[in-house]
Amino acid sequence: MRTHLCGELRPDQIDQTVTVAGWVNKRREHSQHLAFVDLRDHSGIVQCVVDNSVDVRSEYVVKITGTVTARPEGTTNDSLGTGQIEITDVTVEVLSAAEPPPFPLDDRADDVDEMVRLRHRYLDLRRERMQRNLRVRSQVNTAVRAAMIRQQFVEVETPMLMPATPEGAREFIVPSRQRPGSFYALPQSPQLYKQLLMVGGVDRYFQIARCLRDEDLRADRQYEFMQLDMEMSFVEVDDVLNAVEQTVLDAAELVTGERPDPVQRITWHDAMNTYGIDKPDLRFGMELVELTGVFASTDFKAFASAESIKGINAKGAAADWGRNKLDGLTDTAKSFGAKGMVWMKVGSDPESGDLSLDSPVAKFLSDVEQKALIDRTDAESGDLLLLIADDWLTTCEVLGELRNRLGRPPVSQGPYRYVWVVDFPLFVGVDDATGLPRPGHHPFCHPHPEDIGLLDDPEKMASDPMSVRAWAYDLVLNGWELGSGSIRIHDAELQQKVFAILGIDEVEAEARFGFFLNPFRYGAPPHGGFAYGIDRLAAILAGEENIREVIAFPKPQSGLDPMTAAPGEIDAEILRELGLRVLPQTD
RNA sequence: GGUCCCGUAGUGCAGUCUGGAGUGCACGCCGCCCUGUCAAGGCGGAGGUCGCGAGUUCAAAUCUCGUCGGGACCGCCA
Repeated sequence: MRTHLCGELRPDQIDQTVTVAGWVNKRREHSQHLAFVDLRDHSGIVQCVVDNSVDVRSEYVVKITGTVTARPEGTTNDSLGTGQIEITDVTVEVLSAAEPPPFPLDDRADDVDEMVRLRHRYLDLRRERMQRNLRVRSQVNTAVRAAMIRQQFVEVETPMLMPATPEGAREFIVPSRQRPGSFYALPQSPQLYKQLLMVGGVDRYFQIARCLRDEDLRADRQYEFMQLDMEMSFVEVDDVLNAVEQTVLDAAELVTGERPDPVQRITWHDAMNTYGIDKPDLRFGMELVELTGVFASTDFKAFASAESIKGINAKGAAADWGRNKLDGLTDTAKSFGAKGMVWMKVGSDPESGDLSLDSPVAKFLSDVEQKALIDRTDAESGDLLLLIADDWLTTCEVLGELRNRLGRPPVSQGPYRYVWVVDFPLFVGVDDATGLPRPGHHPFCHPHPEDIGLLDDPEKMASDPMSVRAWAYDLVLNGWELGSGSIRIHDAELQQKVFAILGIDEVEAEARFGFFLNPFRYGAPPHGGFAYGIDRLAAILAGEENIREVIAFPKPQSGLDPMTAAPGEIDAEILRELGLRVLPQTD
């Protein structure tokens, strides 16, 4: 039907007769017998010189045959790839007429209400930005799949209909027609199946898998999303990290043309201690500064009894933060669990150049303490210091939040800084209700061998369960968690020990996890794996702040599809066949 | 479940704080003119339940309450 794409025509094709097809991006009328039609397809735009008697308007679908001609002197357009040429002596065939689109299909649509775009997503997709994003996403999939295949991974599809499991994320439920009253669940991840594939001797499995979670939506979360899901047998942590690393570096290289640096590694403890968060954004500094020792014998009551005192230095930020904004920041700190926040603006004496601290609490701090504080934080005139005193974890977490708020660039703004966060704690604190440790990841995570001895120390487990590290790791990119994984427990005795600590006895373990763990009795290889979000990776590589921008048909925060109106009611007959009855709404 | 922000022609906005006739702007759309434009230009025109519902008031886009829709975040996402 066509000989060329619109955007690929160049002076090389001058004098050739070509046929292009696409949408009318713009018509500029000049007289009865002259008009310019910008014809657009996914590759770009080319100008066609037409007789104005032909009735083509915005978004008409047309086929144009004509001669590629050099543009007359002074009429070239450098902002267009095809700007040196135009198509003349054309015949125009209207393939489809079109109503005017409800919003402009160019950059101006970036400012249009997202609901309007989603309601007419098929029009939004015609835009250059969306065309580019879908192609970035396709490149990510391509690079990831190629990297896995290259490393001898086997692509296996796992079921979408699986048993409901009460653990973890809320699941989407599918009623069974053949067994009314029984239900499938859609997979929140292929976790169960991929470990059984290891028992099944597949050795190296991967899948670009659709996962579904019925949890509230966010900028980085949709009901359904794609993950690179992988699992390997006879491996240790490094093997998994290295295999995954190839996929994300390849993806970034294919999209951007540049291979990022090898992925850095940091332990969970160091990440918390230095950045105050388990998904640190390494693109900027403002690291947490240890100050507990500085105030070891302070008279300032808020600091005197604190287990941990740390601070951050927002360089040159003092002038940007007035009293009101600092009060707001203090409220933010409190909302993340701090008892309070100390701020100090660094000033200097115009005569001597000596630094001074302007703060409501400065008068409670000795000269020695103030000097040490300035010294430790590398403070200069104009800096803003924020200090938190609390238990270690709270101090870190609050400062990590403040650090991100004060210093973090947009997630999409380069460079790409991947980081592995390793040695996550096996347990995340103690459940208030039961007094038992709570699993950090899932209860099948392999404890760090150096810490397995701690599991037999009831006193340690009661007082400090977080000291047990796991062979669990996260992959982080520019402050976004891409995914996580672990080495799994394959040894029944160790599994039982972990269950015991979590307060799960044999009967309960059998009831909750039996279908999953019993196959391990037939010989499970040591194995581990990983999964990360393709949508998130594609969004960051496409320069987007929101995964909806790299998904063809995403849902807004409500989960209601503005284009198809899903979810909707269904026929009473279908409900009857499924043995379902809809109850009246209750409040 | 919670906190904060937003809702005015097809689209993007101003007007809302301080109530006074839908008072406007830009783009788009429709018609006419125009032979070198490229987010063309000129002239003319159409287009509005100010999200919806109550309340206060002589009078509500504007104030109050409720509700619906959207967004960011917290909870949640083992």
